[in-house]
Amino acid sequence: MRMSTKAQYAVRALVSLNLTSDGRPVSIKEISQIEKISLHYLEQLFVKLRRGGIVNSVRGPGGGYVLARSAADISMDQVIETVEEALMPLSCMDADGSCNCEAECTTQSVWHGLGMQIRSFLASVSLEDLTNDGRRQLACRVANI
Amino acid sequence: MRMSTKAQYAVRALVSLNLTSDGRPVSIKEISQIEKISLHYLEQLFVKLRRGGIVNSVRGPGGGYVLARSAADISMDQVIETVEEALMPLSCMDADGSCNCEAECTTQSVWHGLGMQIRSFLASVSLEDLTNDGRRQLACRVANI
DNA sequence: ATTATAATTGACAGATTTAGTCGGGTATGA
DNA sequence: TCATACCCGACTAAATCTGTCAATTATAAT
Repeated sequence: MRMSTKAQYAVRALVSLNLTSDGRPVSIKEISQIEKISLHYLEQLFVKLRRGGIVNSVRGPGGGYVLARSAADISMDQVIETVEEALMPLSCMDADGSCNCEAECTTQSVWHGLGMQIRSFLASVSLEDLTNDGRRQLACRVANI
Repeated sequence: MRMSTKAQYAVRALVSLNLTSDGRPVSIKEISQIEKISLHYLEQLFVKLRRGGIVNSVRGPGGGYVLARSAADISMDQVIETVEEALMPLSCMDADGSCNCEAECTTQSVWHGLGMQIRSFLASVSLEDLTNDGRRQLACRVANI
């Protein structure tokens, strides 16, 4: 059971975007420098995020990305489902992908239940929550050093 | 976010073991045939399960594996943590594994929170619960066909 | 003791995923 | 028109996962 670094990167990038932006577009070059994530890799992530309706792009000089809607309306499950294919895929172990209901279905109820749990938890965390965490942490770091 | 098939296999195998056993040891050969999981792969899983105190092994003819304790006292989080290393590992992206608290910590609270959710959900499901599901399903299948 | 059974161990191969690169585009605003 | 910034697709090296194979060791029944 693990969360892909892709999803972790996407979340970090969005927090960074929200922290940096004051309404103006933020270039992924900036985010790349702040978060120390490869520029090209970020581009790939933001293509998905844009197609998923999480961010909007602004082209041309001074362009970049902006959140497509309020940070409070962006939940983590949306973000993760956008950059990954599925939040909680199950391997049914059949060549054709269908479920043969012999043995594995016995335990599928657990995995489905778990998937629901994960989904609902991630749905309860908004980008705004994380950004506030980030702001608080930033303030602490500044105060300490 | 995905559950490894290793974990899924382990859970299925234990349900199968509990369904088949009437107190006597069950060989993984049997389980392998029932669940159609490679014998040798099962061996690997059961080594971990034995070391983790989930099952006990009985050597020699008529030997096999038995549950180390009551099915009601075996929860899914214990099983999964036994066959995998960690239930919810976080990549801190540092070579030495330490957390440098620059950028990624901003979002770590989410992952930790998620990990707790997953853990507590899996802790609430016992092997006995799943075995009962299995029994019910078996009865239905027999009735239908 | 012999033999059959079963667990133990380690090496290994194939498939899949991941993280990241590269080289070209194309649209936009100053 | 020109620099900026996004867009696209192919490609790869490394890591991880899944599953197999072979050989060995331990146990109990006969």
